Order: sequence, then C-alpha cells, then structure tokens
Amino acid sequence: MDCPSDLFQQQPSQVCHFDLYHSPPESTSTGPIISPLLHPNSASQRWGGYRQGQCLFSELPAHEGEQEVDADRFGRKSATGGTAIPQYRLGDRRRGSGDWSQDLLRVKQLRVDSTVKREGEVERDGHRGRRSVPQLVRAEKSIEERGRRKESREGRQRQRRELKLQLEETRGKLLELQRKVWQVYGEHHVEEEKGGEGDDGVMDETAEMFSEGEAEDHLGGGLYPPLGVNEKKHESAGNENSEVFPETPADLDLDMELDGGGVWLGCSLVQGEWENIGGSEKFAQALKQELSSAVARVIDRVLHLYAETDQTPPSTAVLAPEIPTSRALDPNSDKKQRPGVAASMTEQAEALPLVAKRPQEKRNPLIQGRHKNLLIPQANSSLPLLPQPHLSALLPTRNKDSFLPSCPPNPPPLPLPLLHYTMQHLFTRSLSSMPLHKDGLPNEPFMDFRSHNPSFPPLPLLGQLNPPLADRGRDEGMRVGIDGGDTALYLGPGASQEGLSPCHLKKAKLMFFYARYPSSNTLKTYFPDVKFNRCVTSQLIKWFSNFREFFYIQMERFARQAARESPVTARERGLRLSRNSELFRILNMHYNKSNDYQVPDRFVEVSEVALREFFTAIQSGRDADPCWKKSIYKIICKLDSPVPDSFRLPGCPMDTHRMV
DNA sequence: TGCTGCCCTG
DNA sequence: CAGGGCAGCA
Repeated sequence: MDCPSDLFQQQPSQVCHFDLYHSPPESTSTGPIISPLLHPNSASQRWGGYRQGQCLFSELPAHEGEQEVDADRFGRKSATGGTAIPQYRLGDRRRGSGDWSQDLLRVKQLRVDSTVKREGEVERDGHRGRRSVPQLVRAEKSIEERGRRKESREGRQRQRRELKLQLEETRGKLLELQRKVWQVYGEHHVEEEKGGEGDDGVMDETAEMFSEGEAEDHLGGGLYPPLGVNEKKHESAGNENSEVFPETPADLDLDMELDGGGVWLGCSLVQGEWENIGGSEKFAQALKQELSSAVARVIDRVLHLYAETDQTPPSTAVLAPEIPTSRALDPNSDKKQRPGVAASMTEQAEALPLVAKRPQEKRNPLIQGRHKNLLIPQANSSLPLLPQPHLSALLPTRNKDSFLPSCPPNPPPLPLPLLHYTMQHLFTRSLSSMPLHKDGLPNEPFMDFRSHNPSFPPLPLLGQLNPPLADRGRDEGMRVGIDGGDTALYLGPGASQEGLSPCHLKKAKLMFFYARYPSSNTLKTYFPDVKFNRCVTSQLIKWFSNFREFFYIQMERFARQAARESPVTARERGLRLSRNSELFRILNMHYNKSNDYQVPDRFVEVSEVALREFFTAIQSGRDADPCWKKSIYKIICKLDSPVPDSFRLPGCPMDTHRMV
C-alpha cells in the first residue's frame, strides 16, 4: 500500500561486502564494483560487448582452436557465477589496464617478429641454390600464404583496434562509475567540503537530500548542524557511541547495530541489484540513507552531550542553540507543552511496524502452557505492578489523569529506524529541556528524557530509501509513527497533525480502558491534535478493533480455561478478576505497557462481565453457535463509560502517582 | 454504495 | 498492528 517501508521489503539475499570504506579512489580494489561489469551474463552484455574482452586473451595463443577452447573455458568459468569469478578476474585486472595494453603490444610484436622470421627463412631458402619444382610450388604457396597471412594479420589488427577501443570504452565507463561512487561515498568519508564538487548528479542528489530535509522540515541551522560537522562526527560514530551513552543491555544491541554500520551499508546492497540497470543509483540511495542516519546519530549525540554537561533542571534548562529553532518552528511552543510529542520511545517502537520487537514480547496467549488458575491471584506471580500504592489520593485530583508525557524507564528494545523519527526525539528532548510549564501545569513533573533514556538509539536501519520522496504525494493519513513523528515535530501546539503518532496509539490504548467501542466522533473529541481524515479515522477505528480483538481473545481464553479446569470454583467465586491475576496482568501489559496509568476499576468490572459472559456461554455450550460471540459483544458494547476529560487534551495521559 | 465490525493472516 | 476479505446494515 502506501507504506513507505514497501521500498525496503526487499531483503538482501546476497550481500556484497563492499570494501569501500578502506579503498582509496585510486585503489585497484574496485573489484566488487567492477565485478558486475565482468560478469558475462549481466553487465558485460550492457557494457559495450565487454565479453569480447575475453578475446583479449585469445590473442595470446597462436592456435585458433586453442583460443576458442580457452575462451569457452573462460566463458564457462564465468558463467558458473559465484564470487570466485570476479575475484579471479580481479586478479587479472589488478595488473591494470595499462598492463593489458602492454601485453597486447608484446604479443603483437612477438607474432610480427615470428612471421618476419619465418618469411626471412623462406626467402633465405629461396635464394640459397637452385630451386626445385617442389620448391617453386612451395614458394608459390608461401606467397599465397603470405598474402593470406597479411590479410589475416590486417584483420586481426583491425580486431585488435576494435577491441582496444572497446576496452577503452569499458574502462571509461568503469572510471565514471567509480567516480560516482566515490563522489557519494568518498565525499562523506574523506570529509570533502560540501561545495567542492557539484559537477556530478549523484553528489547533487546528496546535497539535495539535505536541503530537502531543511526545506520540508523547516529545520533551521540551529537544530541542523552543518554538513561538515556531521561528517566529522560520523567518522567516529561507531566507537564513540559506547562512550557517550552508558551501556545498557539495549545499548549493547545498539552498539552492535552501530558497529555494523559498514555491514549495514553492505547489507543494503544486493549483488543482484547491482547487476540491474540502475544499480548504481540504488547504491547511491543506500549511501545517502547511511548519511542521513549518520546525521541523525550525530545530532543525537551532540544534543546528548550537551544535555549531559548542562546540569540545570529541565524546567529551567535551556538548550540555547535549540531555542531559536524551536521557536521558529513553533512560535507558541513556550505557551503550551505538547506532551504528545514526548511520546515514550517504547510506545513509539511499538507502533512502528518497521521495528522488530524483542522475541519475548511476542505474545501468543493461546499457546501459553501455564497450568494454574489464571484468574486467582498468584502468590508467586512475577508481576511487579500490583497492588498499587494509592498515592493518587494524596495528589491533587487534577493530577490523577493529568497529561504528562509518558516516558518508560527502559530504552526501546531496538534501534529505531528513521531519521525523521530521530528528529522527533531530538525535538522532544529539546522541548523537555525548555521552560514549558507556563500554562497551568506548574508542578507537574515532565519527564526528563535525559534521565530515563540515557541513550538515544542510533538509527542504523535502512528505513526508507528516500523519505521525502516516499512521503511526498502519499496519503498522509497512514503516516503513523514514522511520518507522524515527523509531522509532530513541526507542529505548533494548536495545530493538528496528519497521521497518528505512537503517542496516539498509547493514548488510544488507555482510552480503551474506558471505551471499547468509541465512535468516530468520540475519537475526534479525544484526539484534538490529530487532523482527521478518512484514513486517520479508519486507522483509529482499526486500532480499537484490534484492541477489542485482543481483549476478547483473552476473555475467551481465560473463560475456557476456567471452564475446563475449575468450573465449580470459578462459578463459586463468581469469576472475579483480581488485579493480581494473570489475566489482568496480560491486559495491563497490552494496554498499559509502561504501567504508568492506573487501570480504572470500571475496566476491571467490564472485563469481569466479559469473562463471565464467555464463561457462561462456554458452559452452556452456546459456543457451538458460530455467532455466539455477537451477543457478548453487544453486552460489552453497552458497558462503555465516558472517557475522562483529561483525555481531551493532546498528548498521553498519565497517572502521576505511577511515575517513579 | 459506503461504513462498520469481525475474522483471518502476516 | 495492519491489510484484506467478508457480512451486515442504512
């Protein structure tokens, strides 16, 4: 569909470990780059009949048949494919094309010499003594032969000239390609100045990428370091990361990803793609992507370092370089905090379809093989969440559901993929360090991302090849998480963003505690910062549909289990849903993962009702009816309770008392 | 016909 | 969580 990630669905099947990082432009180790050119089945067909270049070697042996055999053998060798061929040829290639020319000349010279020698011998024979008839015949023959030889010599010389031309042509193309590659990569690697080149389209595209980002994102120079800075920083990106960011388990993963930066570059390129027309463009795109993610990392690191050195509390801390930019982005940014922007990274990761989740987070409740009464409180339950300290009673009422940017204590499970996404966090962090409490949230402790997310993940994943291109002209309603963050980044507090952010997802999940079947109007009411269109609405509805699905699956599962294992006990207990029960834990984990919101009692009651309905339906055998759930759905549908007013504000609601 | 919700699948 | 198919409904 519209998903920008579609561009990246192609998984590398065959990784080329391009050694570009360590190869000077003049280096002959351009083998992998030229290897496609040498492949008889692909590039050679496009590259001026390079295959004829094989005949360069056939010029070497004097015997024509042998030449063909050699050529055939060579061709077969090449046709077998594999990496050995390019390397094998690379070995020859390493002699340099200059050597080739020398070889040609030498061979030519040898052949001419031998011919002249033979002719000289024949002539000497002719002049020596009287000629017999056979000698005369032989002389005639030799004259004819000489003529034929001359012809064939001329033909061969023509052929050689043609071959030479073709070789030169091929070399020229190769050099051109190399130059392009190095202008993309070498520019970045050797820290050449931005304005230095400009005679090449590829470089122009690279520069364009940045300028596009600036134009489209309205990023000023404050947030966006000069290119040169980025490049310099990027050079040591891999190693610096571990120093800058305290090591956490997640960071280890991140570091691995970072260290694999070069690998990433390699992985983004498939040899097969290279062999396609436009392979170099793909390569250039991948390089650009690497650049953009590097820029993101650098920005993160710079800001993080800045934040580290700035020990002033977040309420008063001002990131001087960022303020003008932030204000330029949003003139009203100091009037009203946009907690929604400060979505928890965990939630964001959760909402990003491009982000792989940790395996243990993959839940499949139906195959959980635990045999205990999941509805009864478990003494040894590993759930750390409940019973909850009812500190909320000590807090002002308005704080109970106050909107606070939620920030889970854990960094996201995996590096998050997109540059724009990083930008969102960048902005979030800058916001979190600004005095933003002017309007009515005087004492509410905004989450300090610096304290909770000591490391901000770099973005080594491929993500989008060209986000601006991918986004432009797309239906923006589906820009969840990825572009949503992007949009949120530049929105003023009063503005609506097109697309839903991970924060919206979190909010929707919390809303589910109150409303299982919200109408589209309700959604519009409670997501005032979302610019609703058909796609956004349907997506929100879809979210709730998914929430319900999960909810009902759990209900059915536990009801069946209760009916199976201890039906009498369950009936006697009235199928109470304890906050210590496994079912509650699962629901809480799903809708309130960061556990920063107290699950309302009403939701527990509704869950009990649903559980009971499922239980009785199963007990009475109504579940044989294919539509047996519908009646339960109708009952649950009526149990929606009004969503607290606090949800009407933009951003993620959060229980203050849950904050640590 | 369009909207909505459920179901299934990835 | 998203996409697609399907059915029910207005």
